Amino acid sequence: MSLEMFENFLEEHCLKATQQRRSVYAEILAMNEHFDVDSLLLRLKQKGQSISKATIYRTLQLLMEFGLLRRVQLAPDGMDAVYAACPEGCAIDNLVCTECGRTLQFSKESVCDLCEDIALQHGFTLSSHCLNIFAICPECKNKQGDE
Amino acid sequence: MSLEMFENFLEEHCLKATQQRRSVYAEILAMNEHFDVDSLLLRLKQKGQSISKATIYRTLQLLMEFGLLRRVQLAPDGMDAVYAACPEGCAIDNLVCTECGRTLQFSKESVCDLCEDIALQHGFTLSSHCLNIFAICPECKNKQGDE
DNA sequence: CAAGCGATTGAGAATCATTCGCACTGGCTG
DNA sequence: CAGCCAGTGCGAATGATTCTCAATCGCTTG
Repeated sequence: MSLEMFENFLEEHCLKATQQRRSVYAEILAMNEHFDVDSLLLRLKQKGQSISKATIYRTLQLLMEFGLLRRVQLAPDGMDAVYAACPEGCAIDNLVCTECGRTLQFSKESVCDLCEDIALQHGFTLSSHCLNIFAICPECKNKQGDE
Repeated sequence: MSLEMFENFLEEHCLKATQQRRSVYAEILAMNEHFDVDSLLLRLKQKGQSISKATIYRTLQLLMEFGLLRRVQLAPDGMDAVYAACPEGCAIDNLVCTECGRTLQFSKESVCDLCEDIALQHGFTLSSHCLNIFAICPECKNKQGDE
């Protein structure tokens, strides 16, 4: 999932490795966290990159087609548009605090295995999955006790 | 998760059990499937109910606050706004075909247990989860073979 | 049962993220 | 280094969702 890999993808699909595409993906790798479009744009601007919002959207679209990026739902109402780079196998698991929004990304073999099983049971061929666990983090739990 | 239960929720929160709120929730229960706002509006109109889109949004918001409804992500890019009623414990698991979009809702004890474990491991207190498995259904798999 | 009050609704305007259209630019090929 | 076409930037268009506010409803009280 390196920048180099992304450039290979581009070449394979007869797409140009432009400055903008490179810097978007490099920044996503550098952040190593989920992010939204505005914060990505801000970070790129701050680094002096010349890029427009439309191009960011177009690049994110590309990344999603390649399976290098996924949109994640970080609240039960799913109203926030947040993206995350896909680790190997494109599985993203999040543990989200429903109080403060703090999010832990994790990856667990057993989740993948379980999904594989379920897909098989229904005759489906697994491609990926996305698990969000909504819970209350220890800090917020404590605060609740105080009130 | 009956209509009655919804009315209790309303009362507890000092909210009025209006015709509109009742018919929205009744329709959601009747559909027993994931849905989008427009199709819900259409169905209500066809039944001769008088309701506006704004009120539907407001009611969906309420239902989500009560945990009776959840927004689900039925594609990796998460661009479609689709809602689903929450079964017990508010766990929604979907098996989505990435080719044709066909979706199976299921519920599995083992998924809940696994989430519980993961939350505990990080010191979190589980409230709910949402699992989407993206896979290819048997029909689409066959079609691919034909080409 | 009528009046009164605050909650709720409907209609359309406003907002916000995302996409589109189009003229301009830049990467690559020969 | 010339030229083509994909890619970009801008601003306008779109589409979903939320807001505003006057009109209405549901419920409570007299």
